[in-house]
Amino acid sequence: MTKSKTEIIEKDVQERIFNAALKEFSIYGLCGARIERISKAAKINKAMIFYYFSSKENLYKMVVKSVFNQFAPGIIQHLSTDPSPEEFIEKMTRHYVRIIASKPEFIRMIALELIQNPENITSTVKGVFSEIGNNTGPAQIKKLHARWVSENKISEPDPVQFMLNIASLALLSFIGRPFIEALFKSDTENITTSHEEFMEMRIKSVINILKRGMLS
Amino acid sequence: MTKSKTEIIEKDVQERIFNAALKEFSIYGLCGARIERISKAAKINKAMIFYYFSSKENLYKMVVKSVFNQFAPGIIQHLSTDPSPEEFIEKMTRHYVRIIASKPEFIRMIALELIQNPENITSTVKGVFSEIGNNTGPAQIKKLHARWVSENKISEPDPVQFMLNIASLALLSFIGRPFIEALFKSDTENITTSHEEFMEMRIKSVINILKRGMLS
Amino acid sequence: MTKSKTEIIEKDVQERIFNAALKEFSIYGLCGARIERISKAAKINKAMIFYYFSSKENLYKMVVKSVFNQFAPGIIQHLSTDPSPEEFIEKMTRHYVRIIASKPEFIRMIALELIQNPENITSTVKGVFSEIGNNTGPAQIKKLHARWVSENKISEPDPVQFMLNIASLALLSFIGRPFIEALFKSDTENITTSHEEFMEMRIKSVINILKRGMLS
Amino acid sequence: MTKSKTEIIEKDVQERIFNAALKEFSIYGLCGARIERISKAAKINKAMIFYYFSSKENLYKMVVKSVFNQFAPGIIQHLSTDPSPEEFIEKMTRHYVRIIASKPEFIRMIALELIQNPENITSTVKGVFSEIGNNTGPAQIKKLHARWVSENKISEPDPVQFMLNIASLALLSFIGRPFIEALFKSDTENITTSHEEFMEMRIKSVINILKRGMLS
DNA sequence: TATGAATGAGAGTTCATTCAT
DNA sequence: TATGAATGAACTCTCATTCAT
Repeated sequence: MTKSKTEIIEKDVQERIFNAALKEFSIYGLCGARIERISKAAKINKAMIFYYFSSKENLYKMVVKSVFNQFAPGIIQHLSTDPSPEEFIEKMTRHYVRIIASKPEFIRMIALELIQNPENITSTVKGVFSEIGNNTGPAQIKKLHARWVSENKISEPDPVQFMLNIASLALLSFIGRPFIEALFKSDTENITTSHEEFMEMRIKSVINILKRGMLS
Repeated sequence: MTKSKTEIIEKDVQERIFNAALKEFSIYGLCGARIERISKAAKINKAMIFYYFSSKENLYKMVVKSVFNQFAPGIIQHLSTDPSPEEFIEKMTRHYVRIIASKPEFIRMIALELIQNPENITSTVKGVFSEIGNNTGPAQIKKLHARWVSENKISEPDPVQFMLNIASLALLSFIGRPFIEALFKSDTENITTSHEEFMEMRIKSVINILKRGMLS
Repeated sequence: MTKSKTEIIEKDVQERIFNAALKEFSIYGLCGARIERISKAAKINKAMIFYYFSSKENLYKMVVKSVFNQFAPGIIQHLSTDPSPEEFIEKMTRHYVRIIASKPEFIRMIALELIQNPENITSTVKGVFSEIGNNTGPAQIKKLHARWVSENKISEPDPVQFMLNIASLALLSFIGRPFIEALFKSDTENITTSHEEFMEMRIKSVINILKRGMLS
Repeated sequence: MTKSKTEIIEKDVQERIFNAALKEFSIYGLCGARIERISKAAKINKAMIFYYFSSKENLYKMVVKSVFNQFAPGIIQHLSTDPSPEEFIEKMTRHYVRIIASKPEFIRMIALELIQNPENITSTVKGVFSEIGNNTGPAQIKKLHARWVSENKISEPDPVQFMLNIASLALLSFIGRPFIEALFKSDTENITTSHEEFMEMRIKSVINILKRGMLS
C-alpha cells in the first residue's frame, strides 16, 4: 500500500524545513538564524516550524545532531576492517573530504557549534556513538592508535594530536579555503577552481602530507 | 610629559569596548552578539558604544579588521629573511600557534568571518596588506613557493594547497580541539591538558608533520 | 455574500491605524509623531503597525499620499463641466472648504508636508494625477485660465497667482484661523463660533472676495 | 569704551544659536528639531545651548516669541496713521509680504506653531501686544474695521473673515507656493521665478484682489 | 494541517541633558 | 565659557512565538 497523499506531503514539509534550517543555521548560527527566512526557503508558513519542531532551539539541536550523525557510520565501518595506518589515513580522508565537499553546510555547522557551544560537544559526541555501541568509535581508534605506536608504525604518540592533524587537514581546511584563495588569486584570475577539482587536489595533498608526515 | 587623565580614560574606554566586543563577536557572531552584553562587560553605558563606533556593524567590522591585522606583521617579517622551507615552516608555526593559543578569540573570529561572510574575505585581505605594501605577503610567498618547488625542496606544487596545509594544522586545528578531546577524554580523566602544554604539543606535532610531509 | 469576519476585522485594523496615524502626523509631523501613541489610539499592538506598513516613514508617506488624493477627484469633476470662472470659483470653494472643515487633519497634513518636505511635492502631485490621466487637472486648469484671460473674463494673468489666491483663501486660511481668532476674541467672549457657522461664513467671504476681486 | 572681546563673542554665540535654531525649528518643528544639528550649524558645542537657553523647549519658545514679535511693530505703526481701508490693505500687504519673502523661516515657524500648538496662540498673541500697550493692535483694528463697515467702505462685516482674507493672501500663500508651482511648472520649464520676481507679482496680485474684492 | 494576525519581550539606536574638567 | 564624555529614557523596529480560524 502506498502512503496517503497527506503523509507524503507532511514528510516533505518536515524535510523542507530541515534542509532550509540546515542552510540557515550553517551560515548564521543559532542566534543569527531567522525563522522567517527558514519558512520562506521551505515555502511553508512560519507557524508550521513550531508545529513540527516546537522551538527554534530545538530545531537547531536536531540539525546539529543530524549533522554529527553523518560522520559516525564512516568511522565505524572503516574501523571494523582493522586497517593499517596507511589504509586508515587514505580511507578516512577520501570519505570525509567527499562528505564535506558535497555539503559545505556540514563543516560550517560543525565549526559554528564548536565555536559557539563548545560545552555541548561532549554530550553531542556521546549521543552520536551511544546509539551504535559503547566501545565503538573513539575507543577503537584509541586502541588502534596505541597499537600502531607500539608497533612503531606511526610517529605521533598522542592520539589527540594524531586525530587533530587528520581532522584539520581533511575537514577544517575547507573553512580556510576562501582565505587562502583570497590571498593567492589575483583579480585577473577569477577562474576559481571548480569544487570537483579542488576536492581531488585536496584529497591528494592531504593523503600525501599525512602519510609522509605521520607514518614512520 | 605624561598624558592627561582624560586621554588615558578615553583610550581605556574604547579599548574596553573593543576587547569586550572581540569576546562577544567571537562567540556569537555579528547577529547573535548583544550590545547590552558588550556594554556590561566593558562596564560602560550602552550609548557609548555608538558614541565611539556609531553602529554594531561598524564595531564588528573594526574588530574583524583588527584581528586580521594581527597576522600580517608576522608573515612580513619572516619573509624578509628569505627563509628556507624548513625555517618558514618552523617560524610560521611557532609564531601563529602562539598567537592563536594566547587569544582564542582570534581564530574563532576568523572562522566565523570565513563561514558567515566569505564574500568579504577578499577585501579584508587586501586591506591587511595594502597598508604595508603591494608586493608583500601573498606575492612574496607565491614567489618563494615557486622557487622552492623549482629547486625541488618541497613536494606540494600548488601554493594554495601548500598554505592550506600549514594554516589548517597551525590555526584551524584549534577549532577542532574540543571535538577531538571530547572523543578521547573519558569522564574519569577530566584532567584536561593545560593551555601551555597543549600549545607546545601542538607546535611539535605540526612542525613534525609539516616538515616530514611537505619537504622533499 | 458578505465578507468573512476576518476580512472585516483586518480591514478595520488597517483603517484604525491609518486614521490614528493621520491624526498623529497632522499634529506632530513625521519626526515628532510617536508610534506608541498611534498604536494606542488605534487600539492595536505596536508591532502591527510594522506588520501592515513596514516603517513609520512608509506609513507617513501613505498618509500623505492619501490626503493629497482626496483633492484630485473634486478638481477633475469640476473641470469636466467646462465651467465659467464664476462657476469654477463657487464650486471649487464650496467643495474644498467643506473637505477641509470636515477633516482639519487634511490641511495640517498638507501644510506640514509643504513646510517640511517641499522637495517631495512635485512627485506627490505627479502621483496624484498620473493615476487619473496625463492631461487632466493642472493642464486643464492652465488651458481654461488662459482662455478666460484671453476672453477678458478674469483679471489675473498668471495662473500661479490665480490659483494661489484661491488656495490660500479656501484652504490655507484654516491654518490662520486660531491666530486671527486669538487676536480678536477677548477672554470674555469664549463663545467661539461653531465649525458649521465658521465654515459657512468662510465660504461666503471667500466666494465674495474671489468673484469681486478676480473676475473682470 | 568698546565692548570687551569676550562679550562680543558671547553675544555672537547666542545669536548664532538663535539663528540656527530658527532655521531648524522652522523646518522640523519642536519635536523633530535636533540639538545636535543646531549646535553644528551654530558652530558651537552642544552643551552651550543648554548653558544659554537651559532647554530645547525654552529655546523653541524664545524663537517663536521672537518670530511673532517681528510682526507687531508693523501693525502698530500703520494703525497710528488712521489709514483708509485702501491704505491699510496696501501698506499691510507690502510690509508683510516683504518680511515673509525675506525670511521664509518666519511663515514656516508661524504655521508650525499654529498647527502643532494652537493652544499656545492666545498667550503668544497676548505677549506680543502686552509689551506695547493694552488697547493697541487687535483692539484698534477691530475699531477701525467697525468704522469702515459703518461708513460702508468695505463689504466684509466680520473682522475675523476680513483679517483672515488678508493674512491668507499675504502670508499663508507662501506656504502654498511650492504646491501650486509643482502643479503648473512642467519638467521642461525648470526656470523657477526668482524670489524677487515672485514677491513683486504676489504683492500686486494680493493688493488687486483685496482692493477689488473687499472695498465697497 | 495550514494560515495570517497578533503579541510581548527585547534589540539597536537616538537624543536631550548633565558632568567633569 | 567651553568641551568631549557620559547618561538614561525613549524610540523605532525585530523576532520568536502563539492565537484564532
